[in-house]
Amino acid sequence: MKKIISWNVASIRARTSLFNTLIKNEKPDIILLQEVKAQDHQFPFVEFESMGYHGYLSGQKAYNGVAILSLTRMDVKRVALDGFEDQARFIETALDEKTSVISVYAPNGQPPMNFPEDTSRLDYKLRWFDALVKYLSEQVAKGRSVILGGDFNVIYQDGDVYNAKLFEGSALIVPEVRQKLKALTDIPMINILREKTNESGVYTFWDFQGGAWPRNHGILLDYFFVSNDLKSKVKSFDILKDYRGMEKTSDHAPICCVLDI
DNA sequence: ATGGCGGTGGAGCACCGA
Repeated sequence: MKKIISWNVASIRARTSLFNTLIKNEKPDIILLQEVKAQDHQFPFVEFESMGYHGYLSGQKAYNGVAILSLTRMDVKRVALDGFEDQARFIETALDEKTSVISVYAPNGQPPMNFPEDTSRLDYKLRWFDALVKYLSEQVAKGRSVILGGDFNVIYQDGDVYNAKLFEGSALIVPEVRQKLKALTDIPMINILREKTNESGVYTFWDFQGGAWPRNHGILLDYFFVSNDLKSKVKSFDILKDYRGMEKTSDHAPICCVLDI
């Protein structure tokens, strides 16, 4: 049995205290991190080791950065999708000879505020997703088991955001982006949350601004997917909302699943 | 949905996030 947590921490260095609380309370076997915003020398490998975790990082200065922590030693298989080495948004480790664990931080894709007609970031996002879907398809076709978690930066249905009208035309919600998330399920990869429920108003992100948390102005952005062979192994899924309400928190809540593997 | 938050970098304020 493996308990796996995925969390967009919005800087690992700023989250030290709350992250220790999470580990102490939840005792996960594996942790997928996104937006760690750290390079190798800034990442707290030593602290994680003292808590019993091996750490694997695809790091970068100031932005992005994904990591995997594990109680058991793993081998790093891949630290970027081919052609997307410039932004640290993908890391894959091997749990055993057949099973991959992958942490992803999808590009946001919104244009810069001072250049709203610029589509280069959205283009990058769409191409990054194409590379992700292609890579996962190849791995599944080879018979690998895949456990994928992270921040996908897609509002898949109108009910996945507190007010879809406000996001019309944004890079989180446009049809081309929604189609990329659907392409993942077409591989097929199993969306663990949506196996459990199809209800609206389920969120994993609440903006720091505008009182989004107390008003429950949330967005569903974080997911776990597993390859079809692991579908029957899924025992539970939860959004650990409490952590969004704690001191010095991230704007994302951790998500948690238990797999009978 | 941005002035209003929170983080990084590098020492001011620009840039990024969603």
